[in-house]
Amino acid sequence: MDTQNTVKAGAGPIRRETLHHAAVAELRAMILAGALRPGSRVPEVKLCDQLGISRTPLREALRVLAADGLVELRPHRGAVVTPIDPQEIADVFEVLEALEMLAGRLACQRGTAEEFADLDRLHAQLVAQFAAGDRPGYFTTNRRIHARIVAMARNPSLEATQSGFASKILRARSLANDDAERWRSSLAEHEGFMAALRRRDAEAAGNLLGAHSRLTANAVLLALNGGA
Amino acid sequence: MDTQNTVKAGAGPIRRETLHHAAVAELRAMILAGALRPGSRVPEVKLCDQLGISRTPLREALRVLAADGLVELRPHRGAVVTPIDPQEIADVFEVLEALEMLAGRLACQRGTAEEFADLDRLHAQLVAQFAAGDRPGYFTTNRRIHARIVAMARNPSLEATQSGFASKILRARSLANDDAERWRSSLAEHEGFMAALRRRDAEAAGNLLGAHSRLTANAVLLALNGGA
DNA sequence: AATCGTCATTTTGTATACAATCTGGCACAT
DNA sequence: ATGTGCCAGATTGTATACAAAATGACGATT
Repeated sequence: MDTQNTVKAGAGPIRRETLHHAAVAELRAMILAGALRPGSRVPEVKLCDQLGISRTPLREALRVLAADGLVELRPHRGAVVTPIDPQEIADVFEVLEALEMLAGRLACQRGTAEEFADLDRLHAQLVAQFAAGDRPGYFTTNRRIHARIVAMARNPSLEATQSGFASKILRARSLANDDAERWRSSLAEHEGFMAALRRRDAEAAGNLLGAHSRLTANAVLLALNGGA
Repeated sequence: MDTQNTVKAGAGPIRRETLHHAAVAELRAMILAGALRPGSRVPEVKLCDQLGISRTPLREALRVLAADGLVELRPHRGAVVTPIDPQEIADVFEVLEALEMLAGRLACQRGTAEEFADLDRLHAQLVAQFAAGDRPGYFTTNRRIHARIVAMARNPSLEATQSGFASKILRARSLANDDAERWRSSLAEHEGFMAALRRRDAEAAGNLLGAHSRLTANAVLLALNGGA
């Protein structure tokens, strides 16, 4: 489930990327952005000249995405973008809740002062975006905050897993937008776990992050089931 | 991180397996069994005629395993079986602890009576194997018990994630054998969470399973660092 | 009229051929 | 003697060609 493809720029950014690697990134972005809609077929040749590559690297990319669960491969019947199954989203949220709890606890114990300061800066930005009614900005910052907290846990396995799950959920959220009430609650929850993080209260931070995840799940699933 | 490749036999076992699919299973088994040792290179052509397939399906299989983290692909430099990094194992255990806690809680809430009975049967087998001093049998049954508990949680995402993590740990355990003392403790911990499971005590079962995971981690990491 | 069987088309699965890159050793200069 | 530059061999990355399977339509049969 390795999702992190960015290498820490040591000295020279030699840009040694293979085609299938780039294809994975491209296709993942297309799927997450909704350019390839859930349930839609993924014809190989069409995508090949669209991406300007041959079938071999594209197919290798599809296998990787299939391992990630973003596409499904039916033998001899082609690949389809994995449909969004509300039950699966619920399952993912259930696991994510546990992961966020863990991340919150560990972040308190292992985060550096600079990271906490950075987090505060991001949170301030989040508050500003809420005040400005900037929904897309809010969501982006929101994602970055959670990613940052997970990074502070100093656990690459946790980070990779959380990232993969967040991706799956992102697809669902793109079609199920929260209402204003949920938005307000979300910000309040952020205020809550930020307070716990600031005082390095590992237990509280973990619990609040878990609760935030669960409440988000409720809202998303409600929109998903209600909207359909 | 989909690890489950077995389809529930509906009516006809049509055995529609593609080569790369079979190659993934084969290679994964070889890696977990230690036939391909950690850190060793994975020459494509050699494995090709060893498995009797061409390079294309083998390469596709390697990408999938790379996504799972079992092999690492260096561009133009070939693939290597991911070396066992004690820090990574520690990280994986850290996440696994949270997953096992979740699984234990959910299993209590969602497992059927037959499943609990089955679990009891497996546990009895485990006790017998301990008494008989059958280490390999004990480990196999141990794995099956944990897999069964996770299955009882009725959460495919959790199941797949736990399975992937368990695989990584399995590789480490194959070279770091527990001592007799740890073996005894392990059985005692099993008795503990089994008791909690029998009375459907979700909180206790989760906590005990988590603790079991943490104690196992300590032992494995000790053997890993001490043995090296 | 409806259903089943058959076939052409299309798409996928696999194999092989070609191009690009890396590895290791050797000659040469310092 | 040591380090540098270059070259041959080997290995991987990509593209294309061929084989196998599924889809959909058409016609035959009941």
